[in-house]
Amino acid sequence: MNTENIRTRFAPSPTGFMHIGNLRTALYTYIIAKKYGGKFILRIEDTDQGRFVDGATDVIYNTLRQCGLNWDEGPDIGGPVGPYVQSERMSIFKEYAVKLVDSGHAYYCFCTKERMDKVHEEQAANGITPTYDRHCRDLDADTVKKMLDEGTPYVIRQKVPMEGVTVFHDELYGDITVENKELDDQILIKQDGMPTYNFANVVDDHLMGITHVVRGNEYLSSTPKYNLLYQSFGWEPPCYIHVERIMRDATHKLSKREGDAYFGDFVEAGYYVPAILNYIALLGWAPKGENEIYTLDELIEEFSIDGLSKSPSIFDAVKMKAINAEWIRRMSHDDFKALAIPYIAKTCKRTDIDFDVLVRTLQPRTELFTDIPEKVDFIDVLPEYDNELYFNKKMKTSAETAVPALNAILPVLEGISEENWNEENIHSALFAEIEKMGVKNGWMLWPLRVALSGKALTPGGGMELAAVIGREESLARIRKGLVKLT
RNA sequence: GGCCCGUUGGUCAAGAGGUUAAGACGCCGCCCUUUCACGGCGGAAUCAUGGGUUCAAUUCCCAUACGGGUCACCA
Repeated sequence: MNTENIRTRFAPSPTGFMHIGNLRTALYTYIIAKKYGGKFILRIEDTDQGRFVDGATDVIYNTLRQCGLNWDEGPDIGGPVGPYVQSERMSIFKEYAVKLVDSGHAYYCFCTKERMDKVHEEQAANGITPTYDRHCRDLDADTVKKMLDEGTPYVIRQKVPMEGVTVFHDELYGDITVENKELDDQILIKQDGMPTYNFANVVDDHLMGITHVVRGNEYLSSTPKYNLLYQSFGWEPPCYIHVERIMRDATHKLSKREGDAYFGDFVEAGYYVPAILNYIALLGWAPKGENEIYTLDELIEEFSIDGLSKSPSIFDAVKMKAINAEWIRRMSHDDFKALAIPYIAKTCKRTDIDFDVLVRTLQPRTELFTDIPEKVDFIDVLPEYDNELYFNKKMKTSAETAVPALNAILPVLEGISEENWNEENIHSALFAEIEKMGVKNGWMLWPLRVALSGKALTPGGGMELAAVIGREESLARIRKGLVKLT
C-alpha cells in the first residue's frame, strides 16, 4: 500500500445522530491518515434534503471533537479543495457526467419512471433481477439531440461494458472480480439534475484528492461500478479499505430502539469518551500485543490494517464496561475526582465531607460514572435499615454482637477531637481498641459500617465511612444504631 | 433469487501446514481483605459440516450449511 501523502475522508450524512459504527469508521479513517502523516478530511454529504435535520451537522462536529478526531480540512475550517459540503458542490457534477457522455462512457436516457416500473415489474414476474433494460443505451446522436432540444426530461446513465470483468483491490479482502454483465447501467445524474450518491462520491473523492477510502463493507458490492467510473475518467482509483459492521447479535444491527446505537447514548450512560473510542477500536481490530488499553495516540502508533477483521463483530456492553472500568482505575486521583464530583453531587449535597477519602474508595469500585450516585446516597441521610443487616456469617456478627461492638467504638471515637478527625487517627484508635479487646477486625468494624451507612455494600469500610461523613454525624449514627438495637 | 463477502470458546480475538490452539471480557473456585470491589492464583469453555491436497490441515482447494451485504432517479 502506498502511504505517500495520504488523504482520507469521513463523509457522513447529517442525520442528527452519530452511529457507533460510523464513529468507528471515522476512527479508523483518522488513524490511517495520521499513522502515515496524512490528512483527514471531513465532508458533509447532505444532498438528501428530505432527511435534513436541524443541528445535525453540529452533532457530527461535536462528536468528532469530543473524540479528538480533528479534521485537517472541512466545512468549518475550509481547505484547498472545498467546498466541503456536498450540497454546495452540485454545479460540478453535471459537467463531469457530460464528459463521460462525450467519451462514450455514459448516455442520456429518456425512459420515464412509469416505463421503468413496468419493466421492473415484468422482470420480477419472470424471476429476473430488476435492472435497466438499456433501452436508451444505443440511441443515435440525432435522436438524442432532438429530444434534448425538445426539452425531454432525461437522466444520465453509466455505460457499463456488456462483457468482461472488473477487478478491484481491497487492502483487506484482496482482489475481487465481478462480471460486468452483473452490473447495472446506474444513474449518474437524476432527472432533477442532481447527482446520485455513488457518482457524487467518486467525483468528490477524486477532486478532493482522496487516496484511501475507508468505508463500511456494504459498499463492497458497488465498488466495481466506482472503479469503472474512475477508469472512464482516466483517474487513479483510491486504495479501498472496507470495514465490517458492528452488530447487536448474530443477525441484528445495532438499533436506535435498543439505545445501543449512538455515541451520545453511551456518554449519557456514564462512559468515558476515550474508553468508548478504545473499545470500538478493538471491535473488529486486534492489536499485535496483549495490551488492550489505548489512548488515541497509542492507537495511531499500534494500528495496522492487517489487524482488521473481515467478519462482523458483536457489540458487547459488558466488555465495554470493563474497558471503561480499567480506564477509571488508571486515572490519577485528581482526574477521577474531577470527573466524579458531579456524579457524587447528584445524591450527596453535603460539602463538608472528606472527599479525598470518598473518592479514593470510590475509584476502584466505579465501572461507569453513573454507578456513583447510588453508592453515596447514604451520606446526606442515613437510610432506613433493618437490624438484620448486622448479621454477617463470615464476620461472626449479629444484632446481638453489634451492641457491645458499638458500645466499645463509641467512647473511642468520642475521644477523637474534631480537629483530629481523620482516617489515620480513626484507624489507629480503633485498631488499638480491637487489639486491647482481642476481637476480630470484622467483629468490630462490620457493625460500624452498618450503623454509619445502613447498607451492606459501601465504598470503603467502617473506618473510611467515619472519616468521610465526619465526627458529629458518625457519633450520632452510632448512638442511633445503639438505640435501635436496644 | 443472482452476485459479492464472511464463519476459531458465550463475546472480542491471536494464530498463516506440525502449537499443550495465545490473550481479554464474562463465568466458576481459591487467596488477600472491616463489606463490595481492586489485586493475585487456578479452572471450565473454541477451530460450522463434508470432501479433497499433503507424511501432516484450524491453517490450502472444492462443496454444503449458516450469517451478512447488495441488486433505487436513498445516502
